[in-house]
Amino acid sequence: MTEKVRVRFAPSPTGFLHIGGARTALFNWLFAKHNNGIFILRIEDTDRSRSTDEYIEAIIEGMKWLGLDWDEGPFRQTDRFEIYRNYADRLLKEGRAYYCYCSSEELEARRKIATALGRSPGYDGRCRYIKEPVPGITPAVRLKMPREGKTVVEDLIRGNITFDNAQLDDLIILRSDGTPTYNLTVVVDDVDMKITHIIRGDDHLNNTPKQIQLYNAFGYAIPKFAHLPMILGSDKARLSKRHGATSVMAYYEMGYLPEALVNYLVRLGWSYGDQEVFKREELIKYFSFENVGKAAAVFNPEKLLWLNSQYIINSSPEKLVELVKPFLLKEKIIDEGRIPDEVWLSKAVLTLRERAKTLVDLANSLRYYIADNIEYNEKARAKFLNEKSLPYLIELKDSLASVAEFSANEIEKIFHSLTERHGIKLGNLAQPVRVAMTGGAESPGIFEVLEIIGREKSLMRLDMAIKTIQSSREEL
RNA sequence: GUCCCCAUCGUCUAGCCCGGCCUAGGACAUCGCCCUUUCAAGGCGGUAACGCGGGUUCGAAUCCCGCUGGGGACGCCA
Repeated sequence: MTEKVRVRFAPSPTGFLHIGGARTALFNWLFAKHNNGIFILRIEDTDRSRSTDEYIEAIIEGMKWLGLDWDEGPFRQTDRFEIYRNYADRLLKEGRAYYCYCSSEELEARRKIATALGRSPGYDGRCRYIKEPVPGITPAVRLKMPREGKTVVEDLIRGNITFDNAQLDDLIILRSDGTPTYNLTVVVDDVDMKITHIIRGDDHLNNTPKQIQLYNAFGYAIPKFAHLPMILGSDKARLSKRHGATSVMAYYEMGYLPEALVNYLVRLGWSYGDQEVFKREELIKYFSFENVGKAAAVFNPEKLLWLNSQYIINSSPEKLVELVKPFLLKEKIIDEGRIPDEVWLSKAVLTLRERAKTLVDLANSLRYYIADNIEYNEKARAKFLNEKSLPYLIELKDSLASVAEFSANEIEKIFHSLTERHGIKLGNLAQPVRVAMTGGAESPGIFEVLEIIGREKSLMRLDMAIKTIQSSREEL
């Protein structure tokens, strides 16, 4: 029997959950689900000066929004300092680690000189041989790295990667203030939490041989590694703020569906034949490292937008109503106490569904259905609300006022009889009416629009359009 | 500087491991056409890629070497 798969996502709370982190979390989650394993959330907050509780909350919020639920945690490394110290002590006692009396300033200066001389900026290991304490200095603790031989990282995505031990410098595992550093905590926790597969960004590949040496120093079995390719911006540089939104929750704000983001992210570096759109169950079923690519991928917001529109089109109007509500409030299209009738809203949403790429789009398009008054787009007004259309609008208004049933079907009949009577194209009537109803020249089918707006409001808007044309005449 | 990784359309990718089925497939974007009351959606079609140079082989996008290009790491950050 193989052991149960246990993976973790281990962000440091020094910022919001960003696109790269989200994809790492997603691949961990997918791998866990695929193997019926355990997904652990661990907060790596050992750098107390940069970690905040707000960021922890933000990361959790992002994970929840994406639907990446974890089975254990969230654990915080700051709660576990005692454990790390014990492990470090053990290494010290066994002679596998030593005290380092070099100050940060000294080290910094030496690094600078080494770089300037074109030498490796790594630590030279000088304190390794000091046996007596240096008075007045509280030391840090360093791990003794092997000076010879090679370390091989067996990576599920990249295969075997060999590093020369000579280039691994003695890394600090305990700072002079006694707090543990990343390389120690990561190994201790992964051992302690029985992590079987470490799935993380490519940028950690170079840390891996050091961590393997730490596993060796402790005498623990080495887990499997899978290093994911990075996500880059359009200029092929590491994705950062200047490439636009990188925070996951910013995509919520912009009206993206979490399913769309997940779908987009998973296809960045992973593929399953020619399939582009996946249900969550399909992702779990098909996910495998065999289909994960090795090359870094450029984040392409346009494809994400397309996916989002696909997810919107395939959502039920009822679900869309729920999703769009917060945006109606945020965009000030409705007030807190005045939520429109849900059935009516669903009908309105249905007409807009294939036209909206985001929930923000949807909310804004809903505006002309919901608002009491509309504003004309100047170009559209000038083009369609004029002397030419005036008589038709007046005639239409009368017909609509008296039609028995104010339905798209009946309205269509009225339009057709009017256009036939005058020998005009449908567009000659539909476009002016569209402007009268929505303020602009684009909308869903005009008959549906009228039906949804309703008789009373439609007549009022028609009236307003007529008056607008007449008053502009008077100005001349 | 040293070390590590990577390399197919503008972008995400299939194909590469196990060479011939590849006149290199799909998707986004883009362009054109159709549908049409507008805008979308949808349908159809087009433009567009194996970084370069050497090998190996009857045959290379696929295997090997070099180069170039890109990314990453070298912290008392994670």
